[in-house]
Amino acid sequence: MNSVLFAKAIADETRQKIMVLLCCNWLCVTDVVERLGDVRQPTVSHHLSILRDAELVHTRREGKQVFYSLNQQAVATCCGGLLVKFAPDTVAESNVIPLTDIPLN
Amino acid sequence: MNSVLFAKAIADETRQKIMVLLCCNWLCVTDVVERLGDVRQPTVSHHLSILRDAELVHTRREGKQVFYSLNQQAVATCCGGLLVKFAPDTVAESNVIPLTDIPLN
DNA sequence: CGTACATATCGAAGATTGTCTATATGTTAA
DNA sequence: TTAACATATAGACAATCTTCGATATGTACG
Repeated sequence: MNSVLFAKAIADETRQKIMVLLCCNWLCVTDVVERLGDVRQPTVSHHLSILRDAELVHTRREGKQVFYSLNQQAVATCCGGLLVKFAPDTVAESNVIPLTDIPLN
Repeated sequence: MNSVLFAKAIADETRQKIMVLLCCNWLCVTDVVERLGDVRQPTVSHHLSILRDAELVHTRREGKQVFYSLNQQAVATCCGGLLVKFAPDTVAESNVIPLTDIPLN
């Protein structure tokens, strides 16, 4: 996933609040609307569609409701991409203990 | 640094191109303008000021010129913050080999 | 079927952002 | 001090984004 698209997807306060709500949690749209408290349902649907397009959420329909949860693996992959691109020195191999250097008895 | 501010700061194609140019490199504004090729100097200055406000670049004046370079440590810290906030399961302690488990001979 | 409920889409208003030209500010050297 | 150069700021414009109310679509149940 393109790092500009990822950044744009998470570059909004409301969207990040939604992401926190969906972290380790399956919530339907109405639940998210309730927990945010100050954002209307179409707005939440809109943000969810942006997160869905960026593949940052999992989706599951259950009857009338659609449940969402955060795709932590995707977030981790994107953050890793940012690190490699913009902080290579902090992830250089020399900062890692090679497996071969660990005596396994 | 606030994760929304960080995301906004890097949520632009031109800005990310500038960040790549400044990664491991001190360049003055004119250099950046030249290497981008399709962006005017005031635009570059504008983007640099956004990166500076977000503390994502180091700055050094040398005579008439102002040199910039990417603050990799800040980027790494912000990415770490994103990981903790939005991908906690991928950075859980259980995914790390505790130092005490590594026999040091 | 028709009703009720959940979610998505549409269209518009207002805010924010990216880019430009023009110009101001800062720095060096003649 | 003045000229030349480097960078920053101001103001304008277009594009994009966030939000909303209204409404369409999808689903379950009498």
